[in-house]
Amino acid sequence: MQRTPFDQMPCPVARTLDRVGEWWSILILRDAFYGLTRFDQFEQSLGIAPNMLTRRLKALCEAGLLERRLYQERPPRHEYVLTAKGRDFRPVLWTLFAWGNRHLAPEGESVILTDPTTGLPIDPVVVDRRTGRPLEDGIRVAAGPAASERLRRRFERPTTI
Amino acid sequence: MQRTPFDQMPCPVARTLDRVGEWWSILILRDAFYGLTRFDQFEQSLGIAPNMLTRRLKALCEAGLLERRLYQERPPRHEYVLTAKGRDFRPVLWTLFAWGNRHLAPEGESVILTDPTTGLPIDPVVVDRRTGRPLEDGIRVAAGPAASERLRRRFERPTTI
DNA sequence: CCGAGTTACTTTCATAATGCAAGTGACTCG
DNA sequence: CGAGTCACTTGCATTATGAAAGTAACTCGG
Repeated sequence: MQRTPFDQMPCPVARTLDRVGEWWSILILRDAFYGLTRFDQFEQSLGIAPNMLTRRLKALCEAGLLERRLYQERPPRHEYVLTAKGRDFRPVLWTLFAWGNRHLAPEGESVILTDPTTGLPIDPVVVDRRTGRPLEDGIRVAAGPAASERLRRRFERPTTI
Repeated sequence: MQRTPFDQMPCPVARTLDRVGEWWSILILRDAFYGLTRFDQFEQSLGIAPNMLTRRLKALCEAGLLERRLYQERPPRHEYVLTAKGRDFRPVLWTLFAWGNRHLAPEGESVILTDPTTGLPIDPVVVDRRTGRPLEDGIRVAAGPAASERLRRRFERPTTI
């Protein structure tokens, strides 16, 4: 087994990366959000080799983020559309987008997020749903209801993220 | 050049993945947030091979997310600490964490985020800094100030993310 | 009916990334 | 003096990535 799998790790970050952590996967999802659905659309938009695209689309379908759907019978042609699980991945893209614009756009921002009604730029911030307050330094990682004894002990000592 | 580089793409998501998109990188960052700084701490926590760890730490330092710091003279020993740029990556980890817990914890959540003062669980949501409203369906991706003509044309047709 | 075009791939093969195992070097401590 | 700690490096096998070319099932224009 080459490339250590992360899906047996208890950490949800690790498990997520196990599904979308391969090269190209997240960019394919981005393009799916952009509205692309066809094989050749992804191929052209990304400049990805077709064999790589085949592998990634297959993996993303198996992970349940995309669905392969027949859109024409003869010849059989499929399109790839986001599932609910896939659509729920957008918050990750927003935060990746924001970080990239803050730190990797020395020549200025080439692409920005805007509000579809007002047209004003959007600056994504993560808050707690309950309190509405921005998450800050010192957010704790703690054992959850399904934690093993080992994990519980690991997180007895306060751990932040 | 094997593995297509993403850093010349205008999309900030692509550029971000160019820096942190390799296997292990984001888990190393996670552990850095957990407070780990030493080589052997990362090695044990992750179960990563030492040569891989060396490569990733080097890449993360070169990308400016970690800083290699001498903490003892003889023998020379270094620790790896997050830079401001690295610390700013936390929102991505929070959203990855939340997605993983929602979709990849069928046996229940093993690890959760909590408020350090109240101890209550935290549910990360992305909002717009200006309006405070949660980002929803239909957030637009538009050409920014530094966009080329080509890009500007690409995003004339409304594109959501 | 023939050839060009479209769409969605597969196959083959080179090269680079990942990872296991073992070794190294500079110390400290008993 | 030998064991232990810490932070790696080296050598080598295996797998992932990617470029190039080929395939298959159609449609459409002349």
